[in-house]
Amino acid sequence: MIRVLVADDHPIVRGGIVALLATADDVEVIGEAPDGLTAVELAERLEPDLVLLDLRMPGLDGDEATARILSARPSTKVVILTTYESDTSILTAIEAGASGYLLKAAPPEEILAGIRSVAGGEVVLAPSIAALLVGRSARPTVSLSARETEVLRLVAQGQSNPAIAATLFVSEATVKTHLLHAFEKLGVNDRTRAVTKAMELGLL
Amino acid sequence: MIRVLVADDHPIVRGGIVALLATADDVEVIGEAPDGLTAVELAERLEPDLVLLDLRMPGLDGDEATARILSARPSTKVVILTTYESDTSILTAIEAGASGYLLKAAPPEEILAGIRSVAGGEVVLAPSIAALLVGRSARPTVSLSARETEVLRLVAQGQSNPAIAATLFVSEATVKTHLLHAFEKLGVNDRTRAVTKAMELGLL
DNA sequence: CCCGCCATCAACCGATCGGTGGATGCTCCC
DNA sequence: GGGAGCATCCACCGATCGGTTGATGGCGGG
Repeated sequence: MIRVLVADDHPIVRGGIVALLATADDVEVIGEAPDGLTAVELAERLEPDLVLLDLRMPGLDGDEATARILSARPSTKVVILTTYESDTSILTAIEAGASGYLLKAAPPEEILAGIRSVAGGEVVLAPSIAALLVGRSARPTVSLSARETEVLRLVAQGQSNPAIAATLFVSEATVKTHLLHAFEKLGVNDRTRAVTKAMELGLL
Repeated sequence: MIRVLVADDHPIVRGGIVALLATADDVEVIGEAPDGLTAVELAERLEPDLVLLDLRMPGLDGDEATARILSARPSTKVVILTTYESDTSILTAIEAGASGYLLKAAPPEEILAGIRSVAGGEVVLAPSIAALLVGRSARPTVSLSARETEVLRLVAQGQSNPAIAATLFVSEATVKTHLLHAFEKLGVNDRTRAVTKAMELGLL
């Protein structure tokens, strides 16, 4: 019997998950949490075999909740159940130690199969998420310095280089240098594309 | 007895909705649709009193499905059940004639009450959506022409005015004119802010 | 100590951008 | 017919941008 804790902030979705799990003889729902904090508390108190976690919840996101649950109970498995999210969130959840990543859009049998595999010790990725990670790992990780990010944020607000220099109490040459460094890191040639690229990468 | 058709592309969410409606004595689920097209077909065939529609579905969105359902069956009520979406989508659904707008995050009793009110002839808005519409109506509506949008899209990709002119087979002066018109409509002074503002407004 | 990263700064130059003040022509609607 | 919106186009000019080629100093880690 796999003892499962379900955490999702939408009552309808929780109800749907619970109804699905109720159809499985080898799965027992031992608790429901409407947010990340409650999920962590219930995981510590009820000691589930597996926590089914939404990635985006109020107060404490799924990736942070994952880290806390695994810190408190290393033997509990965490499965992220997600609407297709950007790869930044998924990467963070991986780093936090989740063992499964399933899409809410998946057929019910696939979700149940995923839960059973994870409870049996495997790591399970929905195919589209696996593809996302494969594509992602072929790309070098991009990160901007704090100052580069700050300058780009002001660029996104429509400020000119002289205005940004005044805002940050530095010279225009400094602003330009930060921008050029950001362009290099992002592989772009102009401020506008730098902003849109940084947004795509979740850096802004 | 309120005869309801449920349309949502996520099996889990559909299951949750169906489970919730099963708890109500006066509501009967007469069908389920995984996408907008099927929802339209089933609405015509099964003749529900009320269709519960997700706003974002593959193939045919909720607003388009709403328009088609109401065109085929004007007496059927449409309730949009949505994760908090940008106001553009909600406005489109209003224009299509939906009678209710409820959030998936709402407590189950609130969703059932909303369904009963709509079935009784009322228009029902979740409070946060009502607030959104009130705030929205105080703002002038911004819209860009097709050409303005197209030019902005290319700007967002990092193209210069001369490059955009070559891409669109027009002169650079034409590109600049479109950009200046877009700046006026968006209330901005530079291309970068025009792009980020258009994205915020859901125009890009 | 050396290296890498970060923050800061300069001057010069060509390309691009934004603004200005026009213009024509087409379509749709009152 | 007239007005509004849209698409297209022009020349000129000052401001800004992006690139180049440097430079200094601080901090942390091997």
